[in-house]
Amino acid sequence: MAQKITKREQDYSQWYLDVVKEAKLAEHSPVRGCMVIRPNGMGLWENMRQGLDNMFKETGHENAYFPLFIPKSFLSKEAQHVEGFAKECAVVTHSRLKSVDGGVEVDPDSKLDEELIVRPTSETIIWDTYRSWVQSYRDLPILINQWANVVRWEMRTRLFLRTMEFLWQEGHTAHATEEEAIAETEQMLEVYRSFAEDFMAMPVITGRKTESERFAGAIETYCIEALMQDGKALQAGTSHFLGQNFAKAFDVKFQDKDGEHKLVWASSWGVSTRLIGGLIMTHSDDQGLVIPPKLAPTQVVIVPIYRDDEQRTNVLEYGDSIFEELKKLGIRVKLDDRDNYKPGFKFAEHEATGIPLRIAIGPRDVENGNVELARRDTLTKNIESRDGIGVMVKDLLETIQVDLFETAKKRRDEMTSEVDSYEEFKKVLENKGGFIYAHWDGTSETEDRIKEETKATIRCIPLTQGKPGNCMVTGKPSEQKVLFAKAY
RNA sequence: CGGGGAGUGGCGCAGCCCGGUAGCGCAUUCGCUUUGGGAGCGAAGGGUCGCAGGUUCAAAUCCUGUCUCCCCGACCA
Repeated sequence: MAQKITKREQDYSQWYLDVVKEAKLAEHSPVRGCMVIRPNGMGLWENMRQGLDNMFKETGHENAYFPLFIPKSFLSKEAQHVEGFAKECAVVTHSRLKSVDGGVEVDPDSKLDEELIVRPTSETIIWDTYRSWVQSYRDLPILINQWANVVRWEMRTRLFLRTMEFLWQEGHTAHATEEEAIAETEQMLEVYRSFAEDFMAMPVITGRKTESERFAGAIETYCIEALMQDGKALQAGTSHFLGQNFAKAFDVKFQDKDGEHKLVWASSWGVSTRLIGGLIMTHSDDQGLVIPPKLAPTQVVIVPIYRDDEQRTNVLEYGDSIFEELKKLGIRVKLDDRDNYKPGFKFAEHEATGIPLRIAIGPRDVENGNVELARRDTLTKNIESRDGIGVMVKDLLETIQVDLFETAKKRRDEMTSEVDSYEEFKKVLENKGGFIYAHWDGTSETEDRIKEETKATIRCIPLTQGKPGNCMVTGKPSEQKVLFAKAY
């Protein structure tokens, strides 16, 4: 069989690109650093979006939409925020073009009085709006989410993991009290953890970011960190407690029960199409993409096999009855009745695109009342009885969902180490990679030194408290071990 | 933005050193045979060689500039 995908051990980056390409998820666009998301990729994102959106609704959030453009002056109102994003903004300076011998050029007369920034994130434009929405404690909380695209002018891009324009959701909430805003921040982190693990079957570590990794303008940044198959970490989602920073910057105050005017407390949280990259690097193999059943646009594909028209008629009739049965059970099923491809080609293609289950049916099966059931995750095949196939498939999809998580978790755990000395830390990092738990004295100096010397960063300070000890570098006291890794 | 590699039919590549007017595999179209792991044979269509200059009788090939992509750094979801 022709191997179209580079082996993972051989060249992980190339393997990743091959999987994206063979699964028809996305491709580079003519615009530098941007990508075209193909129907397969969009279908996957839409399912992720739906899963997340339901969870947001269940926790009392509503969707809204704010402008793509942010006046430059808005961005500069919160000092840390502007510092964090200033270096990577797309700026609109003019409003029209004019024709010049055959071509067009920017019309200098159309220069804007105030430049517009293409949103890199929407805190500023949203908090400027919130000012007019909030007068009384009765107007709070505001629990808003928006699905949008944002632009960050990145130097180096990678499909899904880091593109200049990406799709995401950003939640922006406003609260009367600090406790409530913190509770919201933590709740949304839990939503992300649950989505990553229960839908994406991607195990994550939840924790807090160190000061240097914190979101620009946040008091505290919480995150979920996943480990990819090559031993590098991926920040998969963040939830920020913003304190009163944006309320201060945009003068968002409310009159409380006690009659006092107070600043509003804030949170913001987001996940992006980067999750698709995480999904790929968590489950996929040398045959291509592997998608957990809950997110798969197509969960089951039926491939008919036949030699002549008579067999074709019989097999397709048989396939149709299975198709209808699965469809009635709410399973996303496709019957691949394309006549111009042979079964072997279809098998390979459906594996590359990550369809969790394949049902192959030929004349033999029609005669014996069987089907061949093949699992994408394990690449195993079994002959099963046609009777009761619906229930069996439904159960099997659930099994695959669980198995994918368990397999990924086992791999993650095997690639997770705990060390007590800096020497050991360096050795593990070099030979094995993966997550490494180690004591750290809590200073940015030590963090920077470790990063400079080893390229590993503190992914998070895990929420599950560990035992106190001494920093592996300086020997100073440490409250708990923190999570290190090289990161994407 | 620094270091390295690469841009040639839709995709993957050869040709470049040593200039002479473009080729291979896959894909596409048509025909026949095929169909339980990426089909076979025959025929056909498709490229101003990333772009812009320059050298030359002649440029995919040499020179200059420029854009883009990939890998490694710095930055980041």
